[in-house]
Amino acid sequence: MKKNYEPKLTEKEIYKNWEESGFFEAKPDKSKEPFCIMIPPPNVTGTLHMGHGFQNTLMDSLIRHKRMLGFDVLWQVGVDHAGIATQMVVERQLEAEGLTREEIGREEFEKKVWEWKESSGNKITQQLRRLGASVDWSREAFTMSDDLSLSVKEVFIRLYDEGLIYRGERLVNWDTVLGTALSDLEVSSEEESGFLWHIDYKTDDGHTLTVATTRPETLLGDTAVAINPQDERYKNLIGKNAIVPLVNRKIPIIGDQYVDSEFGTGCVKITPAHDFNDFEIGKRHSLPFINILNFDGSLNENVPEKYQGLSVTEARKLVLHDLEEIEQLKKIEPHKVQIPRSERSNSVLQPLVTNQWFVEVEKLANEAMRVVKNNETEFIPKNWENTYFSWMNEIQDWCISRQLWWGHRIPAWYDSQGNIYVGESEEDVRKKYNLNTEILKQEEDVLDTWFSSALWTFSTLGWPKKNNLLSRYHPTSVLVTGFDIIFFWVARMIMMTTHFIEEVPFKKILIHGLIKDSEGKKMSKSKGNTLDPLDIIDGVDLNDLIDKRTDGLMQPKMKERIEKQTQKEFPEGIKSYGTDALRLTFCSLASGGRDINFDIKRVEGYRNFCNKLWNASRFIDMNIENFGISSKRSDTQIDNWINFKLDEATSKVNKAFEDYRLDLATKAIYEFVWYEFCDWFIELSKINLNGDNSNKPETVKSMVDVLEKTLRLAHPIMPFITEEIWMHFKKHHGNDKPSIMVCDFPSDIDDLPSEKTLTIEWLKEITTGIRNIRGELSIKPSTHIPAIFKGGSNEDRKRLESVSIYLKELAGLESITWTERKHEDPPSSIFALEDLKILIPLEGLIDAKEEELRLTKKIAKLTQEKEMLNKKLENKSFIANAPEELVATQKNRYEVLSKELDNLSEQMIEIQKLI
RNA sequence: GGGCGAUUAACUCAAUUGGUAGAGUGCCACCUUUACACGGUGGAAGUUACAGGUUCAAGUCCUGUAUCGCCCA
Repeated sequence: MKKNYEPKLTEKEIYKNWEESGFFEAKPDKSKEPFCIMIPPPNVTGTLHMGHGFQNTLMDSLIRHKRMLGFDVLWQVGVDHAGIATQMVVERQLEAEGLTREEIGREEFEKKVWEWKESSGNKITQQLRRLGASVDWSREAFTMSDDLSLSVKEVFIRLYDEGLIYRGERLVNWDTVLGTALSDLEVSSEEESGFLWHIDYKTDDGHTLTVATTRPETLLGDTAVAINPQDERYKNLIGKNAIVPLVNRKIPIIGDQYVDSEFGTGCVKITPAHDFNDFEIGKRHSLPFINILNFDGSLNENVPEKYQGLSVTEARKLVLHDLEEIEQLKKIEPHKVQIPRSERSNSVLQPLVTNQWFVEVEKLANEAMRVVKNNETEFIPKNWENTYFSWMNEIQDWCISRQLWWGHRIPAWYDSQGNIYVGESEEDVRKKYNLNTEILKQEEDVLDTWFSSALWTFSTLGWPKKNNLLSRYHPTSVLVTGFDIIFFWVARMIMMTTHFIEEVPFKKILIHGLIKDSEGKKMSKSKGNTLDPLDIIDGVDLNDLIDKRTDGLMQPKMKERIEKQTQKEFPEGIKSYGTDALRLTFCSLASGGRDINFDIKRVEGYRNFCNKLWNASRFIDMNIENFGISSKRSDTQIDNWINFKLDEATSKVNKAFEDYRLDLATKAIYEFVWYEFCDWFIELSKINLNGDNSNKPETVKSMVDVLEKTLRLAHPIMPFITEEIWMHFKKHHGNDKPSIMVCDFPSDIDDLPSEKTLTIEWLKEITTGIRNIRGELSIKPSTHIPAIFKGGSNEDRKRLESVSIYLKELAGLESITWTERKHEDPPSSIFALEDLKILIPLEGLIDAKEEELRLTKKIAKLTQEKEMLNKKLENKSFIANAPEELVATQKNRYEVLSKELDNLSEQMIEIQKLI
């Protein structure tokens, strides 16, 4: 074995073996309990980011744990066709060839997308492999595949036939660059600097009203001015008319509660066709809707000729200029505005009234709320339910149509009169509606990508085909996802699944935090603070990292800042830490918090941990070579103790997995491996191997056995290193499974510690006590010292007898002697364990003054604790109210402390005599 | 403006139903001991944001304040 663990050499190979051996594949087996996780499908265009890394590490750990526990496991994998994102990628490619999608036509375009998907679409699925994700690749799903398309069609048609899908004219977020409606998810509103323009509107009876607006160009589409009916200033104007400047349209002045009298001037212009609030007001007051925009964002024929064809920005300039000219622009003040931008094109979105398809969600939402209320599906942590309910209570009908070419084309046909027919195909529609000679034209629009992902849990299992796996794996066990998509994805899955399958899609919803950078800032390309999980696994040098972070920036001026910031954060780039170190870090952060500040230093700590495990194994390996290995299992007190500790760790890990607290699981593994296995077990075994006893092969055997079990315990979280070591020791540990990942998880027999176990724990305590003295009194490690034991019980004597050879080595002792109570002690440094005293004679070693200082510190510390306990125990209310058990342990602790303090004080007097 | 969450060691995070505040990293001292310096042994470091309250007992429960973050309008 190499001196240091080098994950780079083996991880890919190990994964390949697992995959080729079919270990990831689900093998439906009714004799086992099912456990199923559906992967949140990443975009087919996507690349792996830290969020994916985190999420998939959690899922993989859960899956591997359950698989080893003997469950019938399915981790369903797949990707999402990502309508807009994918269409944009392929359009950009066409652009490079000097083509547009319109030029090559819809059919040809779709073909190109499929070609792209085959050649370079699934980058992210390759990256998932690097994480060690044990997903069932043989069942890999794609939202645009034939099977899933079948589900999509079926759902659409049934919802339409039930009257839950309708087509209507509504205000939607319109991306003028991409030429499509967007879902709310694809909108990101951010505060930007803008202005509040105060504009005078004349009333028809000669008064003037001043309205304040952040989008002056929309006045061309105004159909009312609104004020709050309680507003004394304007109350009497309700019912009169105002004149829209520049267009000279007469519009009513209306009263509406929506208007905030405090904001701006208290008068609001109403543009129902281009603002969501105004749209509602327009409906309430039956106002006309004047659409002033074309689909490309230019102004249309509904505005005066001089503005027609201008972009919104140009029109705004001209409108303001013209208002100034007629002296109706009264005031301009700087103002922070929420600008809704398209996450895809980054363009400012325009609310636009268009014909779109909608799902009527009220009924679906009610059922989706009911199942959560009834705990049929449960959020973890529980309080996410609040978020879910508050969103669900305000739910709006869902706009599902997109004006794109890449996606599920809506299965609806129009006749020449515009009547709608919905069915599987044109042929089917003709039959269904008895249309013979009618000329039918299919709807051009496609469905929102989220429509197909809402069916994810059952479409991937084969619905609506008959021979599906629903009865085996549905409802799935747990959904692992971020809180940012509770509404857009989780809620929609619950709605669709309860409606069509009549059961919940998943029993548990594990909501994890979002990964931020080490300063708590959201990772984003534009901030240049992203990290690529693969760069942490494989390492990256500084220049490559800077190039990656500054490539394709939208604001080139950020480049310099990002460069500096990156240089500061990673002066030497990022070292190669390996997948397991990254996974351990992710798991250690999975404590249920909302924000996770990712600090590379934590990865380094866990890389060191991997190296520690590696080297402990290497030590064992070397001893197999030196001494051989027995086939007999040994049963010494050390074996007894370490197996107890291992069982204890296993219980903790199992409990942590049950509670979805992978941070606690990681902690239990880390502590066992480092603080018990390496610090004590290996060190104790070393003593056996260094001496001249004959049982060395048994000691080696014992080490190999414990190691093998430990590897299985750690495997779900750190799969690669455990597999590599396990395989290395395969011919010695006797477990004949083909891979650690298909082994049984260690069992956790819950038992009380035996006397053998307690003896080793006692040994550890004495050792630490003596080392403590050595450390504080600066006794060189090479100096062997005598130790005198005094007082104590028969048990102490028995224990010492059985472990004295170990104690000698571990504490660097030259000799150990017992003295009687009455015996006069030499001047010594002392360590007390209840009424057992361990004396280290000062002679030639220790300065009495230093010992006095040490004792003073120790006594002060213990006295403080004793006083606190004393206060408690003297408090009658405490005795009366606290649980008996607690009172007992505190009393006991008090006794122990008293004895120790007595011993220490006695010693203090002796020492002071010497000064 | 409404809702949710956070504030614990220098930094990144833990702390089961209230019961002596713990890790990793960093820091200090000593140690190149034949698994590991990606290491060993020992050590220092906290008024749990602040102010009240409930309780025998509060990091934990309640009220208020401050700062930060997210979602919605």
